[in-house]
Amino acid sequence: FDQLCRYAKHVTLKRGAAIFSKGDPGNSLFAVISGTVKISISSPDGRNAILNLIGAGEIFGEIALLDGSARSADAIANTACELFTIDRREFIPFVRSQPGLAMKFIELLCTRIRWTSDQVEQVILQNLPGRLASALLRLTEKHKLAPQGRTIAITQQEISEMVGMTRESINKQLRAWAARDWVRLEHGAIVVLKAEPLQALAEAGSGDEGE
Amino acid sequence: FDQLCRYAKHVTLKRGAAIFSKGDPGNSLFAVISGTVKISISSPDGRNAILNLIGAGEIFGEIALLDGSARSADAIANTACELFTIDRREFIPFVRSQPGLAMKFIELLCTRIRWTSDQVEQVILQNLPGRLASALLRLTEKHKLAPQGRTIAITQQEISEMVGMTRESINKQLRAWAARDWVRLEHGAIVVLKAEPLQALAEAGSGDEGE
DNA sequence: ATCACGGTGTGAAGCAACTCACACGGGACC
DNA sequence: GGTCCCGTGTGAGTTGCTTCACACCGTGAT
Repeated sequence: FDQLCRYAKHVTLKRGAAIFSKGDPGNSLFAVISGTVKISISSPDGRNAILNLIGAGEIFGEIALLDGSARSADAIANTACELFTIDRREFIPFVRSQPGLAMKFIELLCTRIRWTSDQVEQVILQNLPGRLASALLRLTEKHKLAPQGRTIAITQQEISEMVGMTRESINKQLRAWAARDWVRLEHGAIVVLKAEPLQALAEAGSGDEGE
Repeated sequence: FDQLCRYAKHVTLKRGAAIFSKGDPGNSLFAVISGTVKISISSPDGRNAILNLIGAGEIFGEIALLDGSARSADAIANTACELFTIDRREFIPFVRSQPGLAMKFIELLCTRIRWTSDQVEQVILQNLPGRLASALLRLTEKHKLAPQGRTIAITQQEISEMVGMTRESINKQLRAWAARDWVRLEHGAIVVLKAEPLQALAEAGSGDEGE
């Protein structure tokens, strides 16, 4: 699996740099060494939706590479990044030579589908508290840190674009939770202090805020 | 590809029959011979979200089968159905014996991701008219009938669950379009008469209804 | 040091979509 | 032919979230 790196090119990017855009031909695969990459889609009127955040050790850009179609979203360096790139020309023969690798990619794609389906489920079925709770939990799970005191490095603007609501609404909800010590808000980060009540909200169809 | 059918069992189902439920172990793959299957998720308070509708000639249930995890959604016979089933025990060795087949599944998974990502994009970025237009166009595209006079056999309740809005709202929007002869409404079906204005609405970030 | 900017915090007003309530029509089954 | 049920059609009132408008506070650049 690591042998892919032999064929890979090393790239460094500044925060905000575009890696690829929706509609581009998808001729390469990327792996994140450090930093995070934002996979998003923007609408003509300026709003945009974040589909995923890719952190160190993860791969992205595989869909267009594997099925040969155009990029279905934009990829932007969310922080300064180091990446590996591998080109389609070197990648395809490599996969053929390593039969087990195809299975690895199948698992990766399944993970992506589950992630994206979860997002659909939340956005359709849940209201603000439920969606936000789900999003926070999914993010802590991805980072897989210690069970208590999980810190998520993300701005409120970004979270709002992941759950599809405005920053203001997100902020008000987070403040309400902060008042109950379920979360702590820092500059550009959110710390989940108590996962249980959030879990309860995420599982209830529409989160009710009782008192 | 068709050789899979040798190992397959033939099943017939009545409308409304549950095929599998979220959380079940995913030990089998299904192919639809006739009828349609609804892939959906339901929330505790009775609302539910339709993730996909699988028609004749299509496959479903592949995600849990391929990655060995639990089913991530429910599958229900949306009409009376004939299905083929293949069990994991027979499927896995079969894939290993046919190296090209893995690539086919990779393409299938990529198609699913694109479909689901589109859904996220619409639900987050677009308002009712835009979402509904996108959903109708995606459905006509799937059915791939003649360019004019495309009939979609679907109830308004179902469409509302695909786009994540109430039946009432959907109905009102459809009526408005029917008044302009963009669509025709039948019992349990929608006919798209003019795709162009819908396309325009689907592409605009938030659909404006001018007059 | 101070300026600018990105991220956060907060209230008032508006509106799109929801909820609720009910009426109609067609198809299936008796 | 009647009756039940599902799908459709429609209006009045409510609400959750948005929009808009600002103020505050770090942090990095000049």
